[in-house]
Amino acid sequence: MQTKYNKVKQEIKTRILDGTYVPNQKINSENELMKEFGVSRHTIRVAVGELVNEGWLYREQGAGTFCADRKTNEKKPKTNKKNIAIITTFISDYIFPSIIRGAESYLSERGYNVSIYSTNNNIDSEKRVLESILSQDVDGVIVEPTKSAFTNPNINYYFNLERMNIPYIMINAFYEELEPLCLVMDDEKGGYAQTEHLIELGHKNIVGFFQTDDTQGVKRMKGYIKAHRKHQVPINPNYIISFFSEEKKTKPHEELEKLLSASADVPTAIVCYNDELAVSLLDITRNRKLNIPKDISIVGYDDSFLAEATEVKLTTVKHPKMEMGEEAARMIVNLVEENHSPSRKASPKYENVLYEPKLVIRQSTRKIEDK
Amino acid sequence: MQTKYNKVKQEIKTRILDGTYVPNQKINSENELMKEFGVSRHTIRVAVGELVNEGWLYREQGAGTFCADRKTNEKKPKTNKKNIAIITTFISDYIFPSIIRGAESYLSERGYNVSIYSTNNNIDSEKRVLESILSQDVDGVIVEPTKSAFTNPNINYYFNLERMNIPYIMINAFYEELEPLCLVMDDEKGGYAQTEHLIELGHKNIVGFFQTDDTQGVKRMKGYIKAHRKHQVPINPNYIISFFSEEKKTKPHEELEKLLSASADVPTAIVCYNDELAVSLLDITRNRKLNIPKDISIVGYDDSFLAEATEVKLTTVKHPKMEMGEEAARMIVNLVEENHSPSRKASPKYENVLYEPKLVIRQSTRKIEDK
DNA sequence: TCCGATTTGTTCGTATGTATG
DNA sequence: GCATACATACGAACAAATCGG
Repeated sequence: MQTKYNKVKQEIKTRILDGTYVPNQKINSENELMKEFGVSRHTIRVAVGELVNEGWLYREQGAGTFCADRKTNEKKPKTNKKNIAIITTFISDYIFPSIIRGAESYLSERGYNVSIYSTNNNIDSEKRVLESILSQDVDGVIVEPTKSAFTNPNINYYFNLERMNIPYIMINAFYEELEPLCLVMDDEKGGYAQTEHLIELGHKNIVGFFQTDDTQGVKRMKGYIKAHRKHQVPINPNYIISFFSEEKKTKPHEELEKLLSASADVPTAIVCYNDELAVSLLDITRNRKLNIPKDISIVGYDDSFLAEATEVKLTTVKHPKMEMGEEAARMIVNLVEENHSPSRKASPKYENVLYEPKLVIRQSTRKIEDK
Repeated sequence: MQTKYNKVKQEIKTRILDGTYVPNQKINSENELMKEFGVSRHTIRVAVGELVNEGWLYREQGAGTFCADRKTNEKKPKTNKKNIAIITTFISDYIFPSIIRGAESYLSERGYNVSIYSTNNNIDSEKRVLESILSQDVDGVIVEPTKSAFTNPNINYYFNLERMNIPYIMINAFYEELEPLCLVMDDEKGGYAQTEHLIELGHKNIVGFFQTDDTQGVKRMKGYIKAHRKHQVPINPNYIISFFSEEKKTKPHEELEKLLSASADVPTAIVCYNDELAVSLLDITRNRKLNIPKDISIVGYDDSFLAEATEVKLTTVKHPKMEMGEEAARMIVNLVEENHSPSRKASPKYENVLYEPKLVIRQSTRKIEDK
């Protein structure tokens, strides 16, 4: 206890304990302490450094050294390793792995830990996942909302995240009620682009298949309708097929079969909710010996590797999978770090990111044959 | 991470984690480290100081600095939540998401936390990931080995896992040197099945494409050769094409183009390392107006959704993706819980799981046409 | 038991970089 | 743009503890 730095340390600690320095108050600068104790700056730094390590103080470059608030610090975990949770709907979907990949590479490079949870687009699972996250020490959450088109009964869990000061951002879709920070595509414009492309190629009988338990599908459908209105193409109500994720392997196929068997008004083009659906509908057209794009044009969505896997390279809408994952990671890291620096300055407003859909034209669409 | 002291710190930490410094061993003196890193003593002291603070090292004046023994230090019954880390090669591959999904659903139901890491089949990334895992409190690890066909320079990290009593199991492949618990397919038998099927259909000129930086590929190639021997079909050495993961998008395609352009001995069948490759090679046969399976038969591996995405439904080998993930999860949970229960009964020997490959015959293979 | 070499601990001085207000 | 405050880095000196001979 005879060393100079130890004396300085003791004195500063005393000031914290006797209330001279109250929580979050700026203490004397290193320069002032130097003069006050008549020691070198290095000595001050050693003393302050130990106090910082022990959790009594915190430093901010350019601003000063501050007295820590030890009350809230009580549950302090030992490692400073941060955890980010990613909540997905389907891990094995083709677009989510890419999103995760983008996020994981950014996060792990910065020493973050990535935990994943999947809800299977099921509300109960989402609840379980959110409870689990709330009871651990997660520092930030990236979430793709489950059944985003519906009112979410788990909304309180998200409010709880806010109350616990855990930042979260939503990707692909978001719950309207929450108005959260989010990164989404302009799905309406995407659906519009899909449809307009077909209309411009002369198609008038365009079936649209949309998964409407997620907002993505609802918005794409809106875009589909809008494109028809804009170009004054009448919409046949039978041509709008909506389905839920549970039905995605059956309903669209049955409906398409029906439409293709119809005696009149047979569709000449198909707008699909995504590439996965487009590719699986191709089986039906193949069975019927229909040539794509000669007999029927088809447009996918997401520009996944499925779009190029088949003999018919799909015209589709580009989804910024990896970029979205990385951008989400970047954003959550900023939020977490700003959150962790105890200076509560006016937080810079982060902005939602809206990705512009871009139509990728390949060989699955073509000008309609004149009769 | 750009600062000098941080580099020094990182390097020292690496030496602790990779076993260069074992617990209680004296590490290099400050003087030696100065020379070694070409930095001042101050810098060394800052780096070592932080590691001491984090519990990796301890110093003794006059004696030296020593590697701390962390496993005895493991007296933290803080959270009852357990963490499982899954290390993958490529998150966005088509089989890994399914494996993760299987594991995630089992683990999260049992209150486990799932963290994922991806190495991109790159040794340096694997090292980074393992260091990160060793620095946290992970309770169990499921790992798909990186570059499993080669001697792994990160092997010491796995020994360190053992020393720290963290169970790990390997899936899809394993490092021979470690003899770990593992869940793998019988890839040799799989390659054998692919090839034998073609031979039985009368094919004699069978090209094989194998990714040989992972054991899976090496073993499948073995099976390919074995099938030829068994049926006394001579092997044309030019017909065995091996490639590394970095080349997977180019080399096989170039080689196939060459073979198909040859004047004589044109192959009549193709054995592929996996469905992804098979599907992408289909582009080449399509461009050459070759009919599958009339002109060429092709066999994939994994029975992924790609196998059914194209116009040619692939004959392929079934990979128990989800089951493997779930089984791995079940196994690691057992190991972790047995580990944590204080009763140290003779641990029941867990057994490796060897999945039998099953050929799924679809439309991409057919009996060779007689001339 | 003491010595001297080694190793960590403390302290000072100085310089430059970078973030903040 | 500028002053202030902390961050990183180099060099030097002496103190205190350890250890082998």
